[in-house]
Amino acid sequence: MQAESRLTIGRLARRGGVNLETVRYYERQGLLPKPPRTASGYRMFPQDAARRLRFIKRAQELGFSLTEIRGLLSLRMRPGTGSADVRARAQAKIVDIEQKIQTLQAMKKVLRTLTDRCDGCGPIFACPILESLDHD
Amino acid sequence: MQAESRLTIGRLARRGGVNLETVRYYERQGLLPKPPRTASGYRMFPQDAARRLRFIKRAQELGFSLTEIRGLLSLRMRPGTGSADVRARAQAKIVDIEQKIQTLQAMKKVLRTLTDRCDGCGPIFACPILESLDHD
DNA sequence: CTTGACTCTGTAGTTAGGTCCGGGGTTTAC
DNA sequence: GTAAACCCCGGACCTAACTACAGAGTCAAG
Repeated sequence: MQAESRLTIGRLARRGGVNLETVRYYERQGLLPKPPRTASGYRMFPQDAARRLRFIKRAQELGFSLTEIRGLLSLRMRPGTGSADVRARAQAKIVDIEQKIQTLQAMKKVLRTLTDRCDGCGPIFACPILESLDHD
Repeated sequence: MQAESRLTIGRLARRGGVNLETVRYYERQGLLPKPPRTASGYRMFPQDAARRLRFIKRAQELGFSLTEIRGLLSLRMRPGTGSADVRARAQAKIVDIEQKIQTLQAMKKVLRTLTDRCDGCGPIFACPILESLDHD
C-alpha cells in the first residue's frame, strides 16, 4: 500500500534485529519517536528507525541503560537554544566512554599475557589474572 | 576475634562497594568461591575477595552478564590440564573486547565532533549524530 | 471475497540481578 | 553483662527490560 520508503512495525523489527514487541516498548519509553500512522492506525516508521534500533542495541551491549541511551540520543544540536548544555552533556559522556575504553584495554592486556605467555604453558601456576585490573 | 587478614561479609561488602546481600547472591551464583566459616558459621573471606567484587562490578558496567563474568573469572591457568581450552576462550574474549572498544571509539568520535564543531554553533542543524555509528 | 499474515490496544508474565525481611544466634564495646 | 552491631538462613519482594497473549481490526494474494 505505502511505498517502500516507510516500514511497518514488523519489517522494522526484523531489520533492527529485535522483537516486534520491543519496538513498541521502545516507543513507549521514548527511545523511538512516535511514528505517523496510516488511516487504519498502523505505524509507519521512517527508514532510519532501523539504524536507531541497532544503535540502541549496541549501546546496551556496552553497558548503557535505556535511560542513558535516551540521554545519548537526545544529544543532537538544535542551533541556538541549549547548545551549551548539550555540549556539556556530550563532554560528560566522552569522559564516561573513555573510562570504559581504558578498563577494556586493561582487560585485554591481561588476557593477552595469558594467551601469549601460557602458550607453551611455562612455570605459571594459578596466576592472579583478572584480579590485576584493580588499582583504584 | 579473627585477625584483620580475613573479612566478614559486612566488611567485604563495604570494601567492594556492594550491598551485603549481593555478596551472598554472588556466592550462590558461583562468582565468589565459598568462603571458610568460623565455628559459629560466619563467613570469613580472604582479602582479595574485595578485588574480585570490584572486578565484577566493572565488568558489568561494560555490558558483561554475570554468566560471562563467571567465564572470565574462570580463565586462570592451571598448568597442564585444559590450557589449550583456556587459551581459546581467552582469545575469544579478546575479540569480543576489541569490538566493544571499537564501538566505543566510534561513539566517542561522534560526540567529539559534536562538542568541537558546534562550539560556536555554526550552520549545523539537527545533525544525525549518533545514528552515524552504524555501518554493519 | 475469503484466508492467512499482519497490525492494533491493553494487560499479564518472564528473566536477570539484585534487595529486603523476620526470627534467631553471636560479637564487641561500654 | 548487656545493648548495639553484626551474622545466619529462607523466602518474599523489587526494578529494568523485555515478551507473550487475547481479542479485534486490516491488508494482500489467489
